Amino acid sequence: MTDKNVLSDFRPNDHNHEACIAAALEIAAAVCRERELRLTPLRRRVLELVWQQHMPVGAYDLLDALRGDGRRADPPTVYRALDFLVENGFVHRIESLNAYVGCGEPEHAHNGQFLICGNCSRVAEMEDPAISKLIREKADALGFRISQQTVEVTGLCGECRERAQT
Amino acid sequence: MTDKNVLSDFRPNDHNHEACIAAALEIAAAVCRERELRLTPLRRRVLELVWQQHMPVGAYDLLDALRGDGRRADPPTVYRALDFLVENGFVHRIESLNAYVGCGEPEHAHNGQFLICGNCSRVAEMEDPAISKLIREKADALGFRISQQTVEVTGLCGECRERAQT
DNA sequence: CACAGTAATAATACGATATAACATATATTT
DNA sequence: AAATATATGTTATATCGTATTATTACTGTG
Repeated sequence: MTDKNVLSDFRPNDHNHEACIAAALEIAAAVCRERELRLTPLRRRVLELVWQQHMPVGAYDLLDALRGDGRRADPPTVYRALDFLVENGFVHRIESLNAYVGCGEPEHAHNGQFLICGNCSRVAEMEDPAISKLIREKADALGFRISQQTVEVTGLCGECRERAQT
Repeated sequence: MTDKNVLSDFRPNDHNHEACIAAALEIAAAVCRERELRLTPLRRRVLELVWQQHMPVGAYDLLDALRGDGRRADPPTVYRALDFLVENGFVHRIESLNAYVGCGEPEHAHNGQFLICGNCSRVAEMEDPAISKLIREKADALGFRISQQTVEVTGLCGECRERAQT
C-alpha cells in the first residue's frame, strides 16, 4: 500500500487470489457472528462470487453464476442477497456501473471512494477522510444534511496508462 | 448564492421558472453558435424538457414528453439527444439516479458535484475546486489518470430538513 | 410437541433503463 | 447537383431492477 487511506489498491494479476477470497469470506463470517447477522449459504455464495473478480460484477452475471451452480435463481434472489451485503458493508455498489465490488474492510462502516480503470475495469478503493470531510463541510454550508457520499472516479490505472504510452 | 462554488442552489419554488428555462436555452444557443455545434430542434426541445424540472429527469419521462408533443419517439432518439447534451456540458447525468439535470454554466467544461435531496428530489450543483483537486491528488499518488470525477451526495436539503424537525 | 412469529428464500410477472443495427433524411461542402 | 457528413427514424433486444405473493426454515413459547 502506497498510502494508508487506500483500502484496496489495483490488484496485481499475480496475487494469491484463492487466499484473498478466503480471507474476505472469513472476515465476513466473523463480522456476522459478532453482529448477529445471518450469513446464509446463499449470501455467502454471492459474496464469494463477487470476490472472484477484483472488478465490479453485475447482478445478472451473479445470477448466471448461481444458475451455473445448478440451483434455480431469479433476479430477486440475487438482489436480496446483494442488498444484505451492501447494507452491511461487505460489498459496495458502483453507481456509475450498476455493479458491485467486494469490500476488504467491512468491520467499520464507510462510503468508499473508488477509482475505476476504464481499460482493465479493475477498481481501487480509497477512504480518505480529507475528501469526505471537505464534502461534508461544503454540504453543511448549504444547510444540506448528508446521508451518503458517492465518489467514483474513472480513468486509467497506472499499469494501463504505462501500457498505453507506446 | 451563499457560496461562489455553488453553480446552482436548490431552487425556491417561487422563482421565475419561464425566465430560467429561457435563459438556459439562450446560453446553449450561444455556446453552440460559438463552437459550431448543432442545436437541432430535437436537441433543443430535449434540453428545454430537462430544464422544465429543477430535478433529475429520466430518459423515459423525456420520451413521454416528446410523444406528448405529437411526434413519434423511441429510446434512441432521446438517448442520442442526451448524449449530445451531456457531452457538450448542457446537462449532467446523475449516475446514482440514472437521470439528467440541466447545467446552468455550460460555457466552461466541468464535472459538477451534486447534492441530491432524498425528500424533494431537488438538486444543487457545486463546483468546488478544492474537492476536485484533493481527489486528483489522491488519484495521482496511486498513478491513476483521471478522466472523470463523479461526486454525488444524497441527504436532505435545508428546507426539507427543517420541515422534518417537527 | 404444536403453535405463532420472524427471517429468508422461491417464483411469477413486470417495469425501467439502455444499446445494437440498419434505414432514411437532412445539412454542409464541393 | 453530387458527394459527404451528420442527424434522426425504426425495429428489436439487452440489461438492470422491483412489486407481489407464496413458501420454507428457523426461532422461541405454552
